[in-house]
Formats: sequence, C-alpha cells, structure tokens
Amino acid sequence: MSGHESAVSRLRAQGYRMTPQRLSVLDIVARRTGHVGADEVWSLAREEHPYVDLATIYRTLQWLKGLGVVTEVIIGNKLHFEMADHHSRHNHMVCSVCDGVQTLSSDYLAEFSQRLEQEFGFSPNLDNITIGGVCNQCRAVT
Amino acid sequence: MSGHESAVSRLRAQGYRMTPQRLSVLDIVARRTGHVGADEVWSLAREEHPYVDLATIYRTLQWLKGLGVVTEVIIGNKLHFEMADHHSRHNHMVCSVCDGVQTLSSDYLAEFSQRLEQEFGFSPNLDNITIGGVCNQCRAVT
DNA sequence: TTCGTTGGCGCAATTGATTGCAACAACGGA
DNA sequence: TCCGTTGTTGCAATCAATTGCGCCAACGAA
Repeated sequence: MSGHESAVSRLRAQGYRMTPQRLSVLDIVARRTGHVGADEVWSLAREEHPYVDLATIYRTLQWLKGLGVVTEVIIGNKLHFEMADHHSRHNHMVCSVCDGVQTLSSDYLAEFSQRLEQEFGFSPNLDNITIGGVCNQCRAVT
Repeated sequence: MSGHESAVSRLRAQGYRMTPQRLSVLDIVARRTGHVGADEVWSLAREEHPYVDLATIYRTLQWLKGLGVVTEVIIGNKLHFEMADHHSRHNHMVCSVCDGVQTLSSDYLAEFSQRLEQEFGFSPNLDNITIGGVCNQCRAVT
C-alpha cells in the first residue's frame, strides 16, 4: 500500500503471476525504509500467510532482484534487500565491525565501470555490489 | 617446495603452529598457478593426510586469507584461493556466464578506494573483492 | 462462470560454509 | 629428551541458501 502498486501492475502486465506470496514479499520490502533480512521477510510474511515456505521467499527475492525491482545487500554473510530506487541508484558500504550500512551514490562506481568496459570489454554488474570495510566510528575505536 | 618456505618460516616466527595440515594446504595453493577451489584443496590434501577434515581446510584458508598470505576469489558462489602476490597485487573479474576469471591490477581500485576514505572516512577492504559481470566473449555470443 | 494450461508453491533433500566442543599434538621450557 | 600448556584438529551439528519434484492455483480462453 506504499508505492509499489506500479511495480505490481507492471509485473502483471509482463505476464508474471502475482500470487499472494509475491504480493506479500513485495509489500514487506516496500513498506520498509532501508533493508530487510531474508529471514525477517519470512517471519513477517508468515503473519499473513502461515504456510509460506522459506524457499519461496528466497525465490521471490531473487526474482525481484533479477527484474531490478529490489537490490541485494550482503551484511555479515546474510542477504538483505531493499526497494531499488531508480531515481537515486546507490550501492552500499558495510562495516565489518558493527555491520552498519552507508549508502553510496552509484556515480562513484560509474567511472570505474566504464573503464573496465573500455579496456577489457568486461561488462561489470555493479548494481548489487557491496563494498566491505571499516567505518569511521569503528576505526576511531580501535 | 615452490616458493612458500618464506611464508612458512614467517608464520612460525610469528608464533603460529605449523601443523602438517597447514603445511599441506599452503603447499597445495602455492604449487598451483592460478586459483584452487576449497573442495579441490580438500581432496588433494587427503591424498597426503587421509583424515583431514573439510572444516580444517576452510579454517586454514580463512586464516591464511586473514594474514594476507592467500587471496579469496568467489567463483559461482564457491570459494577459491590463490597465493597473494604482494609484488603484483590484483583483483578478479569473474564472468557470470562462463565462470572465467580475468585478473585486474589493483591500481584500478586504488583511486576509488582513496575517494571513499577521503569523502566518507570509510576504509574499504578491497583486497579480496571480486567484480562480477559478463566477459567479452560471452557478450559476443548473446 | 468454468476449464485447461503451466508457472509457482510447499516440501524435503542438498550444498557450501561455519561453529562448539572435547581430545589431541606442536613447540618451548625444564 | 620428556612434559605441560594451549593452540588446532576432527567430529557432528548447524546455518544460510539453493534445488528437484509433484501438486496446486493464477489467469486467460471459451
């Protein structure tokens, strides 16, 4: 009920079946500002549909990722997701100490991406890339 | 017997216990030019020491990675490793279609790294980063 | 509204990787 | 050389994520 009805109708128009499970997953990710863990999506989805399987959650999230509807963020070896905002594309910097997440404008990677393409003919997929490292605060502590 | 005796003596000097398992893993990775899969390291290690456990292989590889002795390359959701060559540091571009691997001079990432550090105070760890995408050949086929 | 097709789901098995714990062995000191 | 400390190992359980398969239901055609 947030701002994902457009996504729903677009997907339906493309011939995909919009099942209650898919609507539920999409709704959960769309409601959230920021990222949601896959397991969290599962437990929230079960509140509505007690019998949804975790495999369905993962399949749906991967499907949405492939369609560019959601973005994947890897935090501490666990998959998280958030709505892909095409008007302000961004990547993520994840701190390996505190698991904190900062967003990073995709402009920073665009230049790098072009260079790989020109010099190697390699077409990188940086949409879902996550930069690991240590954030400002955690560096100060050490 | 290749060129990793220096690494062995350095590790021993640092107070780490050099067990037969560790020597075997290091030897296997050092002999290989290019990357080795964790499962492959396991089966090769068992030829020498039939009772080595897979957990030991993973623990040893992660340990060596943390010490900067080996580099991790993720190929098709599987972990691979190779000796870290400090004289010619490099990252990897992995094709998601053919799983082919190309090396990438770390110079390409150095500039990007500095920018993140200056503008965000975020200190990225790009040593083991792998760039996913589609290589020249596979792009041509499609 | 009903029917048929077929894409999606639940279930259970499987994969790759990690972790807790008790037994063991590497290595320095006596 | 032998001994004690303690870092490592093997084992088995566990975790996150993926996959194969048969049944079921979403959605368009009639």
